[in-house]
Amino acid sequence: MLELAILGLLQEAPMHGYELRKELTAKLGAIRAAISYGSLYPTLRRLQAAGWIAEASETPATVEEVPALTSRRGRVVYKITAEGKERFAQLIAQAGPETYDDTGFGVHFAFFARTDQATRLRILEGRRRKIEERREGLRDVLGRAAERLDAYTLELQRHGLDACEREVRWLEELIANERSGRAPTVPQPGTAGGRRDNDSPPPPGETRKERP
Amino acid sequence: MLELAILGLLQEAPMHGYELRKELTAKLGAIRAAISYGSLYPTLRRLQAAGWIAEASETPATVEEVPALTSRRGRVVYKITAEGKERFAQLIAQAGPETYDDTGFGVHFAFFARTDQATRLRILEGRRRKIEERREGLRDVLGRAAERLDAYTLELQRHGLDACEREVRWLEELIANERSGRAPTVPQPGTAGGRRDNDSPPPPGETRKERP
DNA sequence: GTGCGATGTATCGGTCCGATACATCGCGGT
DNA sequence: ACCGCGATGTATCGGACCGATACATCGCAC
Repeated sequence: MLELAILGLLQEAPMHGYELRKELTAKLGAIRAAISYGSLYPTLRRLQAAGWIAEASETPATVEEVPALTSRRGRVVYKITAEGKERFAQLIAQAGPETYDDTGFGVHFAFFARTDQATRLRILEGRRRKIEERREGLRDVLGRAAERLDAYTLELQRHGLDACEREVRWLEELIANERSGRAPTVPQPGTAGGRRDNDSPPPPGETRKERP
Repeated sequence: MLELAILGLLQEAPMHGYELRKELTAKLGAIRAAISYGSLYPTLRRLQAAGWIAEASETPATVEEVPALTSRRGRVVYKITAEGKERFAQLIAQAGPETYDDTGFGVHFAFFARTDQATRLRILEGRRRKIEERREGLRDVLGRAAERLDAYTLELQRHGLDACEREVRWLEELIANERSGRAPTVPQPGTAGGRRDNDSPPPPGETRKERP
């Protein structure tokens, strides 16, 4: 999962480890806390050894112009390679069982802008199936085994069940949007401007969504 | 976390590994998938080595009466020791940072029936604080960094933010209930018959449990 | 000039997962 | 009578990821 996330982020811009972690936290903040350096640095090494990423010399031109002002020494900036882009495309398209657990789905979803629609649909439906199964498991426990469990445990199950139902509804909406060829939500109608690098998802149609 | 969960479950009844996994799945199904045997068996070993649990001979009396009917051979049944109960009490009462992450909180909460009220309150408030921080982080990203992110990533953040707000509200309710000395929620006012069954936790009532 | 928080790279031990292997039991089908 | 097959049951191994820790520099305020 980390491999996929790093490859995806480096596709947007070259970065060093610390920066990568911050971007990762911003992009995946909704699904996981903060990636540990104890995972990040070894993974970067592994990706470099495999040839998916490479060190990029910082300040590519005009090397001697600003060293007195900001003499960056320690930082190691990585950029993705052509092989890395292939690897990313392969990882993002193939969906195994780990694609549908909480973290895996979150990472895939976070890079949906770089995923083709058929794959998006497949992943959303796979996730929905998985959550529906979890939901049924919780309903079973709440129905059949309720008297074996104490009030706190039951409350935990209820809260979990509620979250499942909510997520299924969310996924249904997203699936419907995908099928109709529209982009997700995009609730800011006036954000335009000369902003570069928009990387727009396939059909950048406007679909606003009211949120309570 | 696994250690705490195993100790807690064995306090209700002696069990073997397979059974432990099923009970664990039923009790913690709301917060995590299913515990892996690759974690379970080594942990059982570790707990046994530490003296927190011990093997319990199956079919304690009348050994020769039914061996032809069900000759259970392979199963290794564990029971908690007195030291194990102490260990559980210590683990359940002390709250470190890991107590407030998703899994840690879930496990602690699942054993709230065996936790004193002051600790319950402390854990609920700690969890609330942590979720509030995550919520603020998401709001920051959605507010300040929104134009840097694509529509899918934003949608992910919104869904996460929604889940945070919901959990904070849930925690508020639980905290209010704790302070008023009542058992947790039981939110169905119109649910078929007067099944109170409140297992009332604050007075350390018997958690009776029937095993086939 | 000095302390201090942010930036930055790196390692180590430990927990947990996923895949895999292997053996037995009870059951239905033929 | 035999066979397969799904549930039950114990166990290991490699790998992913985390949390703690160490260490060094930068820019800024006091």
